[in-house]
Amino acid sequence: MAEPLLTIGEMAARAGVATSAVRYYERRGLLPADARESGQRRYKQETLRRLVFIGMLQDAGLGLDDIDGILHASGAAEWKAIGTRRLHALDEHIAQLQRARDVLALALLCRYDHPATECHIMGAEIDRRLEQTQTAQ
Amino acid sequence: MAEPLLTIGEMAARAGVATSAVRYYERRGLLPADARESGQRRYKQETLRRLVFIGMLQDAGLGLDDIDGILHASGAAEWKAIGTRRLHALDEHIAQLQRARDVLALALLCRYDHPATECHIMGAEIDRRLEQTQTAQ
DNA sequence: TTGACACTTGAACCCGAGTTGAAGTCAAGT
DNA sequence: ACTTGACTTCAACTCGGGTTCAAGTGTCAA
Repeated sequence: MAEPLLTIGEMAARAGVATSAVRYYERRGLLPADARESGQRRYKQETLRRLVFIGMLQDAGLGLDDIDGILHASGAAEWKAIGTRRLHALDEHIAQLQRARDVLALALLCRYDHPATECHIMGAEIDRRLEQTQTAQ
Repeated sequence: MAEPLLTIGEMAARAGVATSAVRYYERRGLLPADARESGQRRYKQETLRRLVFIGMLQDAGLGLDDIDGILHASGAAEWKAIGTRRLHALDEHIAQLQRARDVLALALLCRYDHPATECHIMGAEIDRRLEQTQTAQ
C-alpha cells in the first residue's frame, strides 16, 4: 500500500488553500501533525481529505471553532447537533440575503436621475424599516 | 415646520444601531455632521433616513466603501454601477450558500454513527472537490 | 560549494467594522 | 452643591482567519 505522503505544498495545492492556512489549521488542532521528515511536514491522504472537508464547512459559513467541534465530536449526535444549528442559521442567512437582494434589485429599477437616498422605492423601504423599529420596542 | 433635531442616542435607537457606530459613520463621512448644540450632535430626520439606508445596503453585503460611493455618487449612473456590481456578487454569493446548504443538509441525513469525515455522502463530495482542483490546473 | 528551492519557526501584522475605556463637558433635577 | 445621565474626544482594542516577515535548515543538481 505504502500510501504516498504529501508535503505541505502538495497538499495545500491539491486542496486549493495556502500553505500558511495549513500550518494555521494544524496549530489550531484542525489537522493532525501527521509526521516529519527532517523537520518537514508529511501528510497522509486522509489529511488531504480532511482539509477539503474543512473547506466545505467553511463555505457553509461555519467558523473554525464549529468545525473543530465537528471534527472532534465523539459521536454522530454531537456533530449533527452543531450541523443542524448551523443549517438553520444558514437558511436564515440565505433568506435575509434574498430579501436584501430583492430590495437592491428594485432600487436599480429607478428611472430617474436622483440620488439613491431619494429614490421613492428606497424611500418606501426606509419607512418600512423605521416603522418596524418604532413598533418593535 | 421646525423639524425636530435628534440626539445621537435617539437617532441610533430609532435606526437600531449603536451610538458608537453613528460616530464611526460620521468619521468616515457616511453621515453629515449636521449640527452641534453645546458640543453635542443634533441630526436631521433626513440623516436618520440615511442611516437606515446604510443599514439596508450593509444587509445586502455592501462594504462601507461601496456605500460611501453610492451616497456620494454624482449621478444615478454612478451609484447604479456600484449597485449592479454588488447585485451580481450577491447573487453569486446566495447561489454558493445555497449549494453549501444542500451539502450540509445532505450530510445530516447520514444514518450511521461515524465521524463526519467518514460519512459516505461527504466522502463523495470531498472526492468531487478533489477532482475539480486536479483538473482545474 | 554554490545556488536554487521548498520547507521550518515565532512573532508581528492585515482587514473591516466597529467597540471600549478614560477623562472630560454640559444641562437638568434634588 | 451635587449627582445623574447623556453626551464629547482620542487612542487602543476586539475578532476571525489567516498572511507576511526574518532568519534559519535540508536536499538536490551543476
